[in-house]
Order: sequence, then C-alpha cells, then structure tokens
Amino acid sequence: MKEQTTNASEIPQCDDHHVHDAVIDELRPLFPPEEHLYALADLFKVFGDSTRIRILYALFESELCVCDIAAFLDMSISAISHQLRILKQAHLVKFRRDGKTVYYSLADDHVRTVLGQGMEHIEE
Amino acid sequence: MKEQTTNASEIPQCDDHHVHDAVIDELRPLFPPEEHLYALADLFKVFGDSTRIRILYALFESELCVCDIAAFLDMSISAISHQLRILKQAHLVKFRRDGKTVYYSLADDHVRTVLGQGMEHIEE
DNA sequence: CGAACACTTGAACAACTGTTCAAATGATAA
DNA sequence: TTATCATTTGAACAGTTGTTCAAGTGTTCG
Repeated sequence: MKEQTTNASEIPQCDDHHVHDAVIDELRPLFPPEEHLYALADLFKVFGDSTRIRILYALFESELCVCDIAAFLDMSISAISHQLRILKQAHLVKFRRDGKTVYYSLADDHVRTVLGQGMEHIEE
Repeated sequence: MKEQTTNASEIPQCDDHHVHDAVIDELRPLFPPEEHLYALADLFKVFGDSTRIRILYALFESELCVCDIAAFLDMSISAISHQLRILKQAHLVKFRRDGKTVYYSLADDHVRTVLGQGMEHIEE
C-alpha cells in the first residue's frame, strides 16, 4: 500500500525523478499567478450551471426582464433572480431599470465568445 | 406578497406582456436544443474547479505523470488522480502509459483556447 | 396615503462535489 | 514467485450550491 501524505506541505514524489524535475523547473516560471487561476475557476463555475447557461442564451438576442426570462425558461421568478445576481457579480450580465421593470442583457461580447467556444467543443 | 409557483408547469408571467411576448416568440426558434445547453454547462462545470484549472495549466507546455502533477501542485496523488478522471471523461486530457508511469496531456488545442478566452475576461 | 406589481433577499433544505483514507490494480524487476 | 512502485478506485465526510418559501424593497398609479 502506498503511503499518502496528509499534510499538504509534505510533497509527495516519485522515487526516481529523472527528467521530470527539469520539466517542472521550466514550467514553474510560466505558470500563471495562483490568484488568476482561482479567478478563472470562479468564472467557469458561473458558466457551469444549466440554469445560468439558459439565462445567458435567452439574453443572446436581446434584453429581457426577469419575468420574461422566468416565463421563457419555465422557472420561478425567485430562482431566476437568484441566478441573475450571480451572473451580475461575475460581470456577465448588466441591467437597467425602467419603472417597475428591470431589464437584463449580456455584459459584453466576451460572454458570447466564451459560450461559442464551449459550444464548439461540444459539437465536435 | 407575490405568489410563487411551486409547480414548474405553472408558468409565472408578468401581468401585461406588451412587447415581451413577441420577443420571446422570436427567441424560441433560435434557442439551442436543451441537451446542448446541459452539455455546455457540464463542460464548464469541469473547468469550474481550481484544482482542475491548475492541472490543465500544468499540462500547458508538456505531458506530465500523475506523480509530477501532484508534486508540482503540492497535493496528494489520490486527489490528482480523481480530478484527472473527471478531466479524462470530459475529453479535456488524454493519457498514455509507459511502464508503471501514466503520462497525461491536454486533449487538443481547444482546451487552450477556452482557457485563454476565460483568462482574457479575467484580466480586463 | 394605500394598493398593486416587479423584483430582491434571507433562511432552510436537499443534492452535489472535492478531498482524504484505505484498499485494490497494473507493471516491472529481483 | 514476491516486492515495490505508480496509479486507480470506493467509501465517507465536510463543505458548497441551487431551489423553494416567505418576507422584504422599490416603483407607479389612483
């Protein structure tokens, strides 16, 4: 049985590191800052829910109010509103208020690009 | 207090739908098939974890064995192996066995593109 | 003002997810 | 064969997440 390291500071290692150490040493300076990687994971986490994906595609062509999105996706207004807050915090959607109604739309074309890239990967 | 629909088949709706109904009717035929949207969310879900993001960036330059990835990211071999399985299932990484050692690498350039697109969104 | 409407928010709960630990598999060499 | 190394796998557990329900804003109009 292989010993497992419980403490993260004890680095697990292969017994003979031959070439690998060199590759890793070259890799380290090219590696993005940890904070960027966490931010990136958080961004994709927002895309990683089917309700939010469906909301984003609903907004693909034009802005919509919360109520319309809920009707279109056949979900409760509350559920949609909660998800819109998450999309808002991630700067994937923006909104404007007109009287009692709040209209949401995609924040920028970047959102469309990311969705498109992902869809390409799916469809191959 | 607003009534909430518990049953998803009862569609919540704004009282006056004025223009919105027309917009939605135009939207529906353009909307991607539900199965594509679920697949897309599942794909982004895989990107939506910092460990997996770090693994993918570790593989950005060259293939690595499980043990090297674990050493590089300062995590247990078991944890890395579990995540590699998820990445494998999503066709984001591929692998080859050489004796006792298993080498993992990015499945294709699509992965690099998606990561890059996401990173661009972060850095602005 | 008060009523009605559109939306937001907080708490609660079930469902899901990532890591750990322990055990198993696969491959090589003695 | 046995021993050892590299990796995989399953179960369990804590932490996270999405939806619902109920209550709360904010806006308009009479």
